[in-house]
Amino acid sequence: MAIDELDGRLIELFSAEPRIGVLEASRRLGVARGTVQARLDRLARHGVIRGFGPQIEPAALGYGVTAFVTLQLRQSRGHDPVAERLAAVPEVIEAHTITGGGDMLCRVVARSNRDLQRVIDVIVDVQGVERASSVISLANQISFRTLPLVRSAARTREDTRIRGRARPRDGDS
Amino acid sequence: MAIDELDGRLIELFSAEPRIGVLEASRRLGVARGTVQARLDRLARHGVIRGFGPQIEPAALGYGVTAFVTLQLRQSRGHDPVAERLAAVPEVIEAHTITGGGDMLCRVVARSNRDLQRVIDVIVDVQGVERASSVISLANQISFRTLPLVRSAARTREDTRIRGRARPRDGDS
DNA sequence: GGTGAAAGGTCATTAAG
DNA sequence: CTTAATGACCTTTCACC
Repeated sequence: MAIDELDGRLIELFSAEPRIGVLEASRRLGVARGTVQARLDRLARHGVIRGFGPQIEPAALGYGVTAFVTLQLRQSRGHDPVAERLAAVPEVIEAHTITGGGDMLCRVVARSNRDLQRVIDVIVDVQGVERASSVISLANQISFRTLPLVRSAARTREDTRIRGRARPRDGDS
Repeated sequence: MAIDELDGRLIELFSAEPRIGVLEASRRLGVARGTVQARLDRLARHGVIRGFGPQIEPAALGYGVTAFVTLQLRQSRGHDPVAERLAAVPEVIEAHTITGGGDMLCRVVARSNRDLQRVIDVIVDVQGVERASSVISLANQISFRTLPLVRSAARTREDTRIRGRARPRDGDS
């Protein structure tokens, strides 16, 4: 979905001050309240805004260790049943199937390095998992962010308006 | 920070229905209004709840391709200046320094596989980056989640209360 | 627990693509 | 003709006392 500069400012504003409310936001942005409401609805409807749920920090809960675990699976089974079993492990907070030598990449957290060993043992014990190799995150240099992306998407859109023509469209290669 | 079962239910409730409000939450949980407010304040103060900002979905913005890029850096320089330059690339939405063969692991998004090539080129051009190897996410089997962790943390805490003694504490190994 | 203030939902009207 | 923006009305909820 394409977003314009107003959408971008709206997202930035609500990111900076989530408790601001629609009315105050409309004042700050200099548009009608209904406009803000309509924009928010549209962004939510198109899935750009997934929700306003509380963002939980695992480290603050005691899970200070983050690791990325690459799994090799047994060929016999598909990815899905493995993912289903991994989903039963609370410490596995993200999982992707990937290209390359590995079959899956998981983000896991643990209370300590020793605890990480336990978590990895649990993962390796999952049916269909052949072996696991993990790297530990030493520092989170850039923590998950989407605002630069939003700005970029909004600016691109603005460019097309200013320049009067669309940028060359990327198609999947 | 340790959380109890009420904290857990509170977080789950606000995750499911963020716009619920303090008053309604107190009704649902069967506690006083002030209690909910105090709990929320405490969770926010301790950093467990980072905020209530909108959660943006890059894919909905047109960034449908996700990749994990492992970087080897030139030994001469530290990680920080590289991270700083990577931060200037909007498509780099996360970066960690890591153990193992690589020096850094980045999560990047792109509009297409062709666009990913462009992003990787930009990353490789960053001063201090020796080489980059990337794996593409084919499917997001488990998308970033923290609720199981919250439940686990709350349950553990509840266990200690029920069983009357603390679990053996994990110290970093 | 009551009260003032403000939020959100909805609508008709108007403007623009 | 479809989509979006605006201002107004009304009901509900919140935070403060």
